[in-house]
Amino acid sequence: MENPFDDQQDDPSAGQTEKGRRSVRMPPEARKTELLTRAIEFFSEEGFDGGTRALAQRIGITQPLIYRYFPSKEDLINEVYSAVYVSQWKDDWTIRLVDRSLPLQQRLTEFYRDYAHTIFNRTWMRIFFFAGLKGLDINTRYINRVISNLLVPICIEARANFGLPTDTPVTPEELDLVWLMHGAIFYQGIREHVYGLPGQIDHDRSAQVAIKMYLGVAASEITAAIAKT
Amino acid sequence: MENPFDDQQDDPSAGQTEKGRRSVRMPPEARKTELLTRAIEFFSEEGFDGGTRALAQRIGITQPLIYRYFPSKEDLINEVYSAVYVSQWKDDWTIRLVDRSLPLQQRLTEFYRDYAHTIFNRTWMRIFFFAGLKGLDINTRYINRVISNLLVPICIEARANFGLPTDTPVTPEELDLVWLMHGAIFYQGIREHVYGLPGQIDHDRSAQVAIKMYLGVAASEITAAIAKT
DNA sequence: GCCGATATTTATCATGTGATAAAGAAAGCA
DNA sequence: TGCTTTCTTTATCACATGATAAATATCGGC
Repeated sequence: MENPFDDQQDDPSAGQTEKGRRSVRMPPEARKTELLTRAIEFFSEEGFDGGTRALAQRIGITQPLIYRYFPSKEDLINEVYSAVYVSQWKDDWTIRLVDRSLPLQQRLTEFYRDYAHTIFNRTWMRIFFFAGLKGLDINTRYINRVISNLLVPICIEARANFGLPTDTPVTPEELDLVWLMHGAIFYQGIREHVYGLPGQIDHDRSAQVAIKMYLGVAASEITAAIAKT
Repeated sequence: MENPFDDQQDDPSAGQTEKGRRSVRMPPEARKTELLTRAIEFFSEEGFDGGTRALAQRIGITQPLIYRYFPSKEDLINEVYSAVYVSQWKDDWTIRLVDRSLPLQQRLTEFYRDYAHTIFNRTWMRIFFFAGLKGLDINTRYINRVISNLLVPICIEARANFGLPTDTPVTPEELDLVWLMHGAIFYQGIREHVYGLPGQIDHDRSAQVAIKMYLGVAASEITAAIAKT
């Protein structure tokens, strides 16, 4: 250091919290959890090309400390994926979607209320698209799970709802139809959290309308789709 | 060089086309056009963090040559934006949307057919989301143009179509309703080109269904929206 | 209050990045 | 042919990146 009165000037080579203040010593588990939490937040803003130094500075630690808890940046990113994608999935969604003791419209409304509550936030949405653009298979796997655990069941429930036979396999047309509803709802999240449009959206209400739209055309569209096979 | 028999080994510091083969000399205009075209392609795959060396190698030139045609990487990227966003917009879209000599459903169908044809490709979609995630204002400006030149006009046409008064301003609820249709259609492009789902989608047919869904609920929803004000 | 264990930092490396300056090579023209 | 122009490459810089090794500071147990 050239300047001993260096209390405002920033040392450019240093990456610690603030003016070289040492960060508090923490038990490994807590530190790792904090690191992962902040990493999710960080990468969702900066993308996965965000630097480890910037991440460390944001947490208030030095960059090499990251490598005590994660062998490599890639490992850290993988744990981020897992925390966002895997651990937030609820098998309960599928179970309740196919519970015919309730009317379909109510099941869809309640499902999309909960689903939107889980994924309609800046962090989830952005991580999802950063990963999607990278073409990572974790993304593909997630979407396949959406299809098989949510969309296909909805197709079948729709058939049952309109008194149509449920023994033949779901057609691509039926799946595309559910994708339209699903996309309409999902796109509300994109508008708000990826585009960053300020306008406040009433997601619950929008989802309800999208469901109404779907159910409005479903009977005839599904009938036509089945007939075509 | 340590090895004079170096015809297979790659010089790690070199970034030219293939084993030092000099690229053909080109007139500046043609070279700049080629560079921009390949840059669009390149950045749409790699994101804007893609390196200039990788780009140069892909084109078959050396990295510094880029800087003869673009002052900086940022300038190059800005020209990419402009080529993708600005120059592909058609004012004709708005004009034909509000041409009441044709039925609304037909206008919407024809518009979305053309719109999808323009933006439903890997390059456009990916550049759009890369830019969107960066929070660039060019993206915000594009979306504002979508709202004011496409969605708001559609709202007004919908009112006229159902014999509702068109003198009061479009309500947020009406706009959200069009966003649902628009999102449902746009999401088909996301499915195909951002998620990279292989399944072939019949975009024209899907758009038609989405339009039908919208028009199916529009009358009652818009009436309710206007009444609430 | 000392001491071993370990959480955290400092210092550093190899590599990759955007960018610049100077050398080289192909074209046009006398 | 020789000369000038300019398109293209080689060489290089300053800086940022992911990662490692060694030094340092803090904690718990005695």
